[in-house]
Amino acid sequence: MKQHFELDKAYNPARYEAKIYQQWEDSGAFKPNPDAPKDPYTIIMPPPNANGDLHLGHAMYVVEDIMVRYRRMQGHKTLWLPGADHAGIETQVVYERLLQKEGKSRFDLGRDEFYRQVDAFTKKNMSNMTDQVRKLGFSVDWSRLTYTLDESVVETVYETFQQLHDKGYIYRGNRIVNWCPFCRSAFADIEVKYREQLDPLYYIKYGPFVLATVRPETKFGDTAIAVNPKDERYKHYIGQTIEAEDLNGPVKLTVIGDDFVDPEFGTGVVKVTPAHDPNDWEMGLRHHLEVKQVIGTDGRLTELAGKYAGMPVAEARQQVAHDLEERGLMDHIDMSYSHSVGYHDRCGTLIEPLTIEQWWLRVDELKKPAIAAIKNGDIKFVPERFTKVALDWLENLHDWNISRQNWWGIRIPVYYNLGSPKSRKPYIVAWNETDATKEFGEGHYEAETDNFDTWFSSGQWPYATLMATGDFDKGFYPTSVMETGRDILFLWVTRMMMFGLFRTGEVPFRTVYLHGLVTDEHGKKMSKSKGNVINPLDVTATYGTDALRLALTIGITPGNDGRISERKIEGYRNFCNKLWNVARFILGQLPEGYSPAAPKLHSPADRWLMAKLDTAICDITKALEDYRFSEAGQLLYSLLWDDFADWYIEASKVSPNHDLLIYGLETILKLIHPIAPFVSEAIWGELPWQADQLITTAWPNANKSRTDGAAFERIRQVVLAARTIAAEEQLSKPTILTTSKELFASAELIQRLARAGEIRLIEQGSGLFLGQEAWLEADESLIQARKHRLEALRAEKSVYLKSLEAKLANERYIQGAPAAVVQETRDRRDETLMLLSKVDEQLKDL
RNA sequence: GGACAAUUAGCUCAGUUGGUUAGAGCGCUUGAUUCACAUUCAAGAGGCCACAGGUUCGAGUCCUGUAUUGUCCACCA
Repeated sequence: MKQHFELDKAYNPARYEAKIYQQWEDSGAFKPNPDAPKDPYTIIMPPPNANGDLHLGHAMYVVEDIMVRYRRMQGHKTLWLPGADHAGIETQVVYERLLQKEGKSRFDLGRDEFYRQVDAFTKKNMSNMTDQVRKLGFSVDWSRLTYTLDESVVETVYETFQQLHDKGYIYRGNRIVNWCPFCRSAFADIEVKYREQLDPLYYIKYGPFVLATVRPETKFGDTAIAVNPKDERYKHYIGQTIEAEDLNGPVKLTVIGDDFVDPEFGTGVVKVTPAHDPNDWEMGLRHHLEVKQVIGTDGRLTELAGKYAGMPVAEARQQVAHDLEERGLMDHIDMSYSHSVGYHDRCGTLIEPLTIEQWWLRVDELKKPAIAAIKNGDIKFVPERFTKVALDWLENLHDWNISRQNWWGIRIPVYYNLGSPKSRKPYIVAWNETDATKEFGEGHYEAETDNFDTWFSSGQWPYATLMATGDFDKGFYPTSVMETGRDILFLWVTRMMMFGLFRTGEVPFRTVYLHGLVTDEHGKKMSKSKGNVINPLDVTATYGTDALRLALTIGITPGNDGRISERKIEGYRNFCNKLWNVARFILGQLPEGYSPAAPKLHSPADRWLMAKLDTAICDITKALEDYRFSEAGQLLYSLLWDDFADWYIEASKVSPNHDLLIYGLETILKLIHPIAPFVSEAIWGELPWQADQLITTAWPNANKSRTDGAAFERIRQVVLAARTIAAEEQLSKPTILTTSKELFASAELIQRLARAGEIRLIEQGSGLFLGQEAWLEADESLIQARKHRLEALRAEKSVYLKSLEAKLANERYIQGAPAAVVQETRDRRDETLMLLSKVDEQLKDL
């Protein structure tokens, strides 16, 4: 009597996923197990922004889940810590877009109300986000969920700022910065994205000169004219003050000589506007030029622009150009000038360079330990090539503007002196008003309104989180791996290195694994406007989470963009279903009350399977250790589908070995669990003798292959050859002949696998040769029909034989190549010779 | 301007330190099928591994150069 199992005909992810996730979470499996025998293993999940839905970029964190689940099964004290990011400017922009739809802006709400609303918005989104992370099956420890605005995190960030300030790494500076008129905030260079575009290049008359500019509207901020000191045409002007007619009346400008000026560009003369051009700013510093700000923080011209005051930049440019033309001050306009222009990467607004007082972080000392850690291998990159990229970036890093004028963020903990009777300090770093009052006295201070750059706080994430959860001192820091998108290597990863080393004296993580962009199947970036977006939550609902996870693992390599399509996901849905049905079949074979024992190996197929499993355990373990997740997935795919399902299970129908079937199934479930946790746990849950969850089951031991699968390999070759001929010649149940007692001993097996009619033991081979010592019984006409195949085979093998013989005749090959390789070549030559003789024998009779 | 990738079957991609006659999935062609699975099974076709040199007994793999595509950095008054 067979045991009765009730498994659906097809795997139904929706029926299991939520239930299983809940079961994992409730059981405490996600928490680091204090009794686990091996070292702590930590990954801090890059905190998703709490301002919208997860996308496929987040789903790529499946790589982290694979590492974490694998280490957990291996017996490490494993912690994967989840977080949520308030994502300063990005969230602010997202929320402003929502306001825009109601025809409002943040200025309508005011700073406090805006902050309150965005705070509520992120809190709401946070639960949305955490639900979605659960749907992806990520085994994070929710009890340690940390938000970037949690009090303890903010305190850590303040403490860091204080320490940096004490070290003299923090300073105020009035410099040219990248200003976004929409966000009304300054940004770091790295937050500016350049786009190539066509703009009119105006050749304007300036006293005795004609000079080229794309920005005539900034001319009211000009404080010099520059030429190249080697330029014969103009060098005699250097040092002179020229007078020029201009739109707001005559102006006087000094001519300076500076190597920056390219004599080949335009006319070789440049107007210098230190307030609104980074290069002009530098020239201004070199020549001590006056800085005249003619564009305000609202993106409109200031009073210094005279009658153009109040005009938005774009409008002013047209008006000025028009007026110059009218006044005869325009020489000509080049309409074919192409140059790159900076836009704010979050909101897409054109960046206006302007000067404004900001908080700066001195990086020359800060970056040194990070550079050293990369160079001496304390931090490794996967893929390796990013080592140099990160190093180059750090080595060329300039001081970092860490203040933002946005409304949503962590306020910089500074209070300014407003005429304090008791303190002469211009400002102090203090965490609250109490301290400010103590220093300056009641009412004599003012709080800084600038916020930190989001990356200043998130750059402290590894230790800020672990300090918040109390794990910092318990061996979970330094963390093991930082896995994140390649696109935030500079924004985030390098900053974490600098801060981590500064605050803790240790690297924040030992390995950086970077994934690329997930694109559509044609390599195009997914975007709503293109309509090619794959929403991870939609596809997990349709095909199951495991299918998506497999699709994001297999065929995607670290650091490179990965393409994904519904078709690909569908393929892995089929794979999950295959696994399901394998289990369904095996369980259906088991007798009532079955409980597994250590498998004994009876048949050639048994030994073959055991060898395959042993090899697979070794290879998959090695692949996971080496971060080759795609390869691990592929190995599993073919282990399950090709080896286990198509060969072993089919073979087992002739001589079932329940213990080995179960051993094989359980081994595969364990191996695949990190990548496809749901279906594997669902099946595991159907095994009545398994009381514990798969998620916390021990990883299989990797033994060197203990058995020899050669006997079954010979059977496979005969079967494959027979199938091919039968399929091509449309034979039904052909007869197979063999001179080998060993093969004949597996007659039933061969018959079944090859769909053969009869297997006969014979003295002398005849018919169509199948390899080994087997033939397919064939009459004259069948052999004749195969003649061209045989001839093609002979031709192919003859060429091959020649190449082998040439190799073996080469003295240098015999001496240079390893003995094993040479021996292999000899064996192959012998096999080929043998085969050729059989083929010749058959052809001779035709 | 600099750097880094990629270029392998119709499509999408693997290919770990150089070592079988280069693999997979999808697609295509042909056939099968009440007995776990049509989300299936079997078979087949399809590749000068971008190009040109070089190193080596041996190159998809290493080196040099070229081309194309992509990404990043710098920067263009």
